[in-house]
Amino acid sequence: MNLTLREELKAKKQAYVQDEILATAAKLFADGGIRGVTIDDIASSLGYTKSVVYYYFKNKNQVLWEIFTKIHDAWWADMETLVDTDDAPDAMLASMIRKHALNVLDRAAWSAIYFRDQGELTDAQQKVITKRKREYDQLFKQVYQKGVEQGIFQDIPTTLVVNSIIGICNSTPAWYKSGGPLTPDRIADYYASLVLDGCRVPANS
Amino acid sequence: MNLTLREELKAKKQAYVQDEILATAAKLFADGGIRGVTIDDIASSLGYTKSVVYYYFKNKNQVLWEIFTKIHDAWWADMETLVDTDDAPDAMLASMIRKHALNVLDRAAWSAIYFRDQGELTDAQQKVITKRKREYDQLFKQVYQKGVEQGIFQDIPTTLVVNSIIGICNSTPAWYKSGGPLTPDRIADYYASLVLDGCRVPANS
DNA sequence: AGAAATTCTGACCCGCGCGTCAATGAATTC
DNA sequence: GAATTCATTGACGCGCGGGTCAGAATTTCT
Repeated sequence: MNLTLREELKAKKQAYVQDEILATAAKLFADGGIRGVTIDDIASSLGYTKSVVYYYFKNKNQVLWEIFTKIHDAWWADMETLVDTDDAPDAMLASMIRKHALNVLDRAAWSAIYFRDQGELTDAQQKVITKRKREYDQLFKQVYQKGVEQGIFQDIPTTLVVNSIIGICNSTPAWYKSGGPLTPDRIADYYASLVLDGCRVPANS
Repeated sequence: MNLTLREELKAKKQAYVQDEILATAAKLFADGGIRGVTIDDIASSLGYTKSVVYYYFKNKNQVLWEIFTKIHDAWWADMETLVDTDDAPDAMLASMIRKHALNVLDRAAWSAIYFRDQGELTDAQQKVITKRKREYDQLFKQVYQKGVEQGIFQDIPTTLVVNSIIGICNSTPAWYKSGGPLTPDRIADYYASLVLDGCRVPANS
């Protein structure tokens, strides 16, 4: 009778273990490379057996794929809520940059994978991710374009601007060490101001 | 009698084939990942047999290592000659950014490997590369610091500035398609002006 | 031409990592 | 407490890629 209830509980448990596996997989993948990390590594790093991982995931590719979709979905949701405010383009772009930078640092391992290891996915999967990344970039581009039309941003190819933003933010995990004087917040602030100073139409002097 | 002459010729021939192998290896590595590309792939991509590659290189790691050292040496030489001029810090930084951006685009495959696949090297090799990268960054930092002292650059942590520069430039190959309206030169110019606008102390208004 | 060095070949070994499977142990349900 | 579902185990098959090796083909020197 509590059929559905039971399945619900089961699903919750499984989701928990899956998340656990994904988290350590991401950490290992990030600094061992996808192919450099075996399912055994992931499992034993959690005190499990390889088979356990295969009980919760179809194969290695699915583990990777979930990492991609989860991180993207989270970022996308964040960015969409930001775009929905009615701030001025410069303020909005600044908070988008800040948000993206913070997100990247917040889950550095996942980010590294997301931007570095797309090539390890299936061709079909790659297409999906490429499309989603384009949509994500599009959010930035629209805001920038709006700013150009309002005369507060220089008329630079949006591709260039947006890729610079993404490029700067994504490079952070490569050098950032927590514990230093540079907090994620300061870094994010700096990125935002760097880009905005470089884009804004100079006040007539 | 022409013993030394003969060895010289041999060396020259071998160097030629080695370069050939390195070039295609770099191309394949760049978009297949180091582990995703077999020695067979490299060889047959040149009409060779696997054994030929092993005749010219000790093992896969050596191929990779040569890619790292060659690209670094070239970049380092370029940057050192730039630093040796006595331009003002802002002009010098601008040309350094331009040069780096152009270098990255000029050998996109090599660059991608250099910045993405350091983890595939030996621990000892990684240390060497890390050190060399730091020295390279140091060239930028010194110029920036000089600019700060002369009051033409804002007093921002140099790490932040330099990593932004490197981050932007290195992200270019990820999206750049040759043949579009955006030439490498325009891109390099944009990067230079973006960073400089973001760093320069605003003229007193 | 014959010897010696150089380049190339193809078959082979070996370890490792993915993924499978039958079976066991642990919970839950009735 | 028997039955069913859920979770876990460990052994195994298998392909693939790195690297070796003995020797063949080719070039170079005398």
